Amino acid sequence: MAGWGVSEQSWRKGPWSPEEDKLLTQYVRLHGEGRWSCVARSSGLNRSGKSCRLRWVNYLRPGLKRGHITPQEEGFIIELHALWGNKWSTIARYLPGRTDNEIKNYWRTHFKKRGNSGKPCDKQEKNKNLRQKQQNQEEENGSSNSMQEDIMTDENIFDPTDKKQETVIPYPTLDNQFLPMMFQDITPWTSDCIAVDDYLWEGSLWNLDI
DNA sequence: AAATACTGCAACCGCGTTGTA
DNA sequence: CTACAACGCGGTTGCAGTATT
Repeated sequence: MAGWGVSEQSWRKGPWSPEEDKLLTQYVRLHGEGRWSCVARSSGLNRSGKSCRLRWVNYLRPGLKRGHITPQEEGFIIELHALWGNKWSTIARYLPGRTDNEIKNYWRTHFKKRGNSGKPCDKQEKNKNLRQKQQNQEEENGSSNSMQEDIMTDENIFDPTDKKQETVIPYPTLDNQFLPMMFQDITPWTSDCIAVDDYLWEGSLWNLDI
């Protein structure tokens, strides 16, 4: 499968220029989303349909939040990831204004490094502590055994992508009422996920916080 | 001040799914 | 029913900016 007409033409790749953004935005405003291969051909952009769609969805689409993930959103991400795993697009549906790509990146950079404590793992802080310990050990003429233990502990940080550890769920589950609380915060959603989906995609929530 | 390591994010790639002729 | 194109998703990569040594 060639996919999106990628094979027959050498499309432009790399970062989008403001001019390209403008062209794409104008085209989508005029013709609407979808038919991305047509967008690629008709808009004057020398970009693949795939690339156009990605740029629109992740960057140009109206209603996108640009900025830091709030603690509340972080809570959502944790909880929803515990529910669905790496279903980033599904998770993104429950975070208005956030894209799957954004959530995915956020997860990888912030949570992948977390230990079982569920607290952020500051690598540099850890290294500092490790060095401090090492110094203390050396000063106290301690054996290398405990040091080795520290290092082992360091490497045992939970990694959701590590299949060997996939049975370990370091996050709060639905049982502890975390998720219902968060849902209440945002909107009186029903427990019916399909209904929620519909509600979101009707555009109702895209207008929040804008 | 320079070199190196780390972080965050935008964008690409490959593959599975869906729609249509 | 089949083949093909369009689409969407998750994983991965590349790079610029920042922090640390």
